[in-house]
Amino acid sequence: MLRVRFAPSPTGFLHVGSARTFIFNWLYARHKGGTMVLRLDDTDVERNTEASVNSIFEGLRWLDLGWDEEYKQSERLGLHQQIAEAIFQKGMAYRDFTPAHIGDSERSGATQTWLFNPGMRELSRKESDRRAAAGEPFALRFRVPRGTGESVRFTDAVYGEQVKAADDIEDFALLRSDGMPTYHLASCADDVDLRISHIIRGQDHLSNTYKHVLIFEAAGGQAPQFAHLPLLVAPDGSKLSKRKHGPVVSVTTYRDAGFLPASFINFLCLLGWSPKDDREKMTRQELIDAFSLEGINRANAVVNFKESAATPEETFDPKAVWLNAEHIRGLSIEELSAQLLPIVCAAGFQVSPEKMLAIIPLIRERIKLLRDVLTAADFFFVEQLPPYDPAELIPQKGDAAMAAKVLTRAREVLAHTEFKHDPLDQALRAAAQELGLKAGQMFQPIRVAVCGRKNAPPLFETLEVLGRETTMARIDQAIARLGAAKS
RNA sequence: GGCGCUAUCGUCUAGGGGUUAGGACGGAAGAUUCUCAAUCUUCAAACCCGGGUUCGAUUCCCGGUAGCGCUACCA
Repeated sequence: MLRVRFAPSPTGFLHVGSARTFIFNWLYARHKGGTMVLRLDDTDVERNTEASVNSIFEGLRWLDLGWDEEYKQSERLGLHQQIAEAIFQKGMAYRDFTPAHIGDSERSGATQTWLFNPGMRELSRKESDRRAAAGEPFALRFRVPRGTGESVRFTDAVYGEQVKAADDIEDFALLRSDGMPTYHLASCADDVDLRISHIIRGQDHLSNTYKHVLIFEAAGGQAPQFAHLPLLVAPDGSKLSKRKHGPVVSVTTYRDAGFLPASFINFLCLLGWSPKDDREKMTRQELIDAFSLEGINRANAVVNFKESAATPEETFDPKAVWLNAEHIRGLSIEELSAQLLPIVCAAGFQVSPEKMLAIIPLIRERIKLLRDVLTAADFFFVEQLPPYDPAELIPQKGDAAMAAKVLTRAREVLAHTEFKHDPLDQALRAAAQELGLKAGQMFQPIRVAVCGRKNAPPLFETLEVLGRETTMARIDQAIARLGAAKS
């Protein structure tokens, strides 16, 4: 039975790199019909925060992929200690009474490799027991084989055969002096206990894996299969951090900016993984079907965001934005409405679901992020148009007089035209001809009068949704503005 | 410093001993159109460097360089 896990440590918000790790694990589980385990690796009491736990769940919930089992490491400390004890009893670990952190100062700036604290490895069992019984605090360290020429090896599904001389591995801690397990111990102990079959995680753990293999062997278990993922990095190649790069690295930022979970997932999948058949836009099911460890790349991938960009659209990786637009276009009117309505309401506008349904075909091709609905369809939502420059009303190669003439004529025509696409089209084109104007010269003033700007959805559809009353009122206002501007 | 991983257009990537090195985003130009989009067409744009192996390397090997990771009683 295939079992994978996503094991975040709640020391910060859920960032895009973690989200991708979660997604790859999930995809692999679903592809293989396995089990997805969510495990909070919260053994670092000092740095864990409730806010972080919430942020992680918030992000994962938005992704909407779900998981099958859920655990918390802090509730499994007994198991960790039990395994540590077993390793100690086998003589594969020893007590290190060196006070915490003093080794650090000795080592700081040191150009030498630290492997273990002097004197501790060789302490006799008797002496060790005596000092422990006396209440002297100690950390439990793994006794890495030394001078035996041994090497530790494992096969990584992405990086291939990995070998490292045991002599190059330091005696890492299993238990802290306060009795809490370290990440290495807790993680491996739980992986064994939860019968995790595949560990898919960031490449920053590739070097740690040798230690983990040692623990798995010492604990009498078989090491799972490993698959390390290339890291997601910032445009300058540095690793993503909130402090350095701001909110663009947080999953909730994508949600709040109007990304669809499906496109966000799609985007992340394309970073460090490829279906190898040139597909870009993929649905959740297509991703499940296509996903494989073989498709994972080895080089770090840049998330091409722009810090301090003017608009959200410019902030995010252009490909993420494009994919989002692509997914939006793939939604039905009803599906899109369900996404858009809450955003419009939250912005303080009142729109009936029926009207929303009518508006969506006009803006679906024009929005890239869900929130764009607020700028793309604003004039549908308000009673009163915000002020605009009357000069905008003036058509190409025209003047204020022409604008006034167009609007006045439009008013007359629209007064007795049915507000449907075809009749509007015919009536307005006929009017343009009468006035000796090009269609564009006729439509532009009307568009601005009705939308408040030049760039907007197609005119006839827009008028149809707006209705005669609103249209007439706005044309009247435009005429008034023109008059005011002239004098 | 030690150990390790990586290296194809600006970015994400495909490919692989002989290719016009493919696709996508973004950029540029054009078509279409009532504006803006969408769509379509076209263009510019890459194998880190040096050795070796080979008839032939971007591809395989070695070295260099650069980037990244690990080197904590963080994860």
